[in-house]
Amino acid sequence: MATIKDVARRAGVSTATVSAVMNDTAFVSPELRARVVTAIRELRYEPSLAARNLRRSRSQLIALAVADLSNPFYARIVWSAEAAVAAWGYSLVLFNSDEKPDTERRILSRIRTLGCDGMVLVPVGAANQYQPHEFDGIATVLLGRSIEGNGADTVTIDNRSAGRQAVDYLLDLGHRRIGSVTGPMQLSTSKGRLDGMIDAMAARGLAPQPGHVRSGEFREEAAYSVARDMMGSPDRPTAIYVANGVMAIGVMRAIADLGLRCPQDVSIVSTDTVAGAGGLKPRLTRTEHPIADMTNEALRLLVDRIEERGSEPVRSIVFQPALIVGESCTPLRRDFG
Amino acid sequence: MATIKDVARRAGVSTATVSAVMNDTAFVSPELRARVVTAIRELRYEPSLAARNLRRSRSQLIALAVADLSNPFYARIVWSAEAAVAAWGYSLVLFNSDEKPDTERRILSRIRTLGCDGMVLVPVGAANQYQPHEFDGIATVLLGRSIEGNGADTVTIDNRSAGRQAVDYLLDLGHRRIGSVTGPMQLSTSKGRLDGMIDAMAARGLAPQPGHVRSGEFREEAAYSVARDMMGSPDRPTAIYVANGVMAIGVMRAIADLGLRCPQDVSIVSTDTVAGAGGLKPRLTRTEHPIADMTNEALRLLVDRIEERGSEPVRSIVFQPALIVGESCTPLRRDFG
DNA sequence: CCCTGATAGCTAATCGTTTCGCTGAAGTCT
DNA sequence: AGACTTCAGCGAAACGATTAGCTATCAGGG
Repeated sequence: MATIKDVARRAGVSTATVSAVMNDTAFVSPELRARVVTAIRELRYEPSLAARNLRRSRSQLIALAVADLSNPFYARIVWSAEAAVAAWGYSLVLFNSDEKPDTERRILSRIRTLGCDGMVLVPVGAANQYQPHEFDGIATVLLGRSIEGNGADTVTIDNRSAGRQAVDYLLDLGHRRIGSVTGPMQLSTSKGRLDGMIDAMAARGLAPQPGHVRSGEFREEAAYSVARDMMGSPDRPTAIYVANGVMAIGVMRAIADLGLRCPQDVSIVSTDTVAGAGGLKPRLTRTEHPIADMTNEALRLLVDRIEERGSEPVRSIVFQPALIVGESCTPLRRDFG
Repeated sequence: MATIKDVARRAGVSTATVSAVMNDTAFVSPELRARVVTAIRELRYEPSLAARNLRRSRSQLIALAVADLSNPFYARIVWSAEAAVAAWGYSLVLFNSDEKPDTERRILSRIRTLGCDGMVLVPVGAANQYQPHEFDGIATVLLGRSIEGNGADTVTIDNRSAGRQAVDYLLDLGHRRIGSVTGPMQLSTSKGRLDGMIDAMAARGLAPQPGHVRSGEFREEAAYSVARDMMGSPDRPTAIYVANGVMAIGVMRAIADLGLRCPQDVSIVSTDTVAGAGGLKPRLTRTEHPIADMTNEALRLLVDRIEERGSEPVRSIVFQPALIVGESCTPLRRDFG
């Protein structure tokens, strides 16, 4: 690879001038500029980011660490994030913590070593696993999940509202025995969605039966076994609120394997759904997150932090989910009620 | 951030010794080593990759440029690749060319500037768009699609076999009027799959009718409109081979919107399917690619190239697809034949 | 005609590592 | 005892860019 010295020698100028031309950082006479540009082209010169970054102490890298790359929800975040990062002139370094706090710890250290200018983190594990100043020294935006008391900007969705909307819909259809398959309780997302469900039922003087709320990992298999267990019993719920899209697939499979039909025998509402499932039957009724908007906003905040050295107050942005009606619910038939 | 000099000063040794301890690159007496290790811990020293890479001319970065991040197929590649890259001690820089040759060109230049040690590329566009030595100077593995005459290692699947297996299955069920919804013809993948279909039919003295082979972008919407058009005509095929998972979703939606049922009215076989769709009805009959194996193999080849400076001959590895039978096909009813 | 001010472009220091080559103390052999 | 090895650890030169500060040129005013 040609270096800036080769270009300088060929153009008969100093390296400083080449640098000035590259970065448009000082006036260079048209004649010299032309010679430099020619030399750059002839030598196919591309500046070394390693050297530039060493000098500028910038890396042009933004890290994204998601909780589970196998989940289409995060795959969509990655998709949006790549586009946004590129649009801001950075490149995206991708990490998958796989819901494991230990892996996440290694990733954070790696991000530091790489000298990433900033990171978007979907945190794994409970809030108390983080030091109070865990993210000092590197611009950070937390996405989707929040950590109390950590001075990082946060972009989340209103999970409580998602749970409330979903269960309100089921209640409006006449369902009363409503169950839920939800994620791990130490995650703010799972907790929020369940709280929303409880809110909605409480508003009508109801509460979920203890055995009708089951939690497990945010994975299809976990949801399958939990749902199969819950729906096998005689006083099974007539409707289920499922806390995430991948789990909804597992729940539907469990129901089918038990010989039950959706929506005739069981109504299902989920929060989030997997991409592509829209083409198959029955279409899920679900609350949807504005993933692209959330991700873009997270990156806007991050780039803002990176480029403004000023320490503005911590910002926290909450997006609202929307209920999308599909075909996975029916009104409760009163003759059974 | 503490630098190596700070550590050296604090431990009362030279920077060379600190470096030796960090990299285990020379013998250091236990006593000095202990002092250095303590100093590192106390100062929370993390070496600057920018400086290290400048010196070593390595970046520890592997780039992955995929053709379409919105496609779950590539999302799964990203998932596998992140894990493999991390396992080899590198970090993953992710790019999405969005099937646009211009974007791909910018990405390649960016990868050079970043000084990535290697890249895995899902190339976009026809072979003639690349210079003969386009990839010189950076270790490259082409994944999924190949480019003739470019000296890069390649990992692909046998697309022709995929098409052949899929259509053979339909022929075995008695179907004769078989259509296909396939991708852009300039891509080796689309062409290979269609060739396989033609092979299979030719082996029984058949050939697809001209109007029954339609191509479009590898996207759900394109497949939807193409399928809707094809299936609207009276001599519509009794079975369709769809060249990719996302398109299969579009085709199924088109069929449903036309009031047809799958599999009763139309049988569908696809190559690849979207993750999660396995939980919904009807389960697709499809050929599957060993994505994780392919990706791991691509990274093994790449790391091999990066770390062995030797210029071994170009390697090309072809994986075999497997037919997975779902519920989206039925035997042709003879009374209509 | 000299002095001043403006400024295009150069020289050299710098960023934080790695690594070559050197020093000097200790050990080994005759 | 003297000469020769060995080798732990050090000093300083890279790596390839940016950039502060300097030099030299030129125009214009007195």
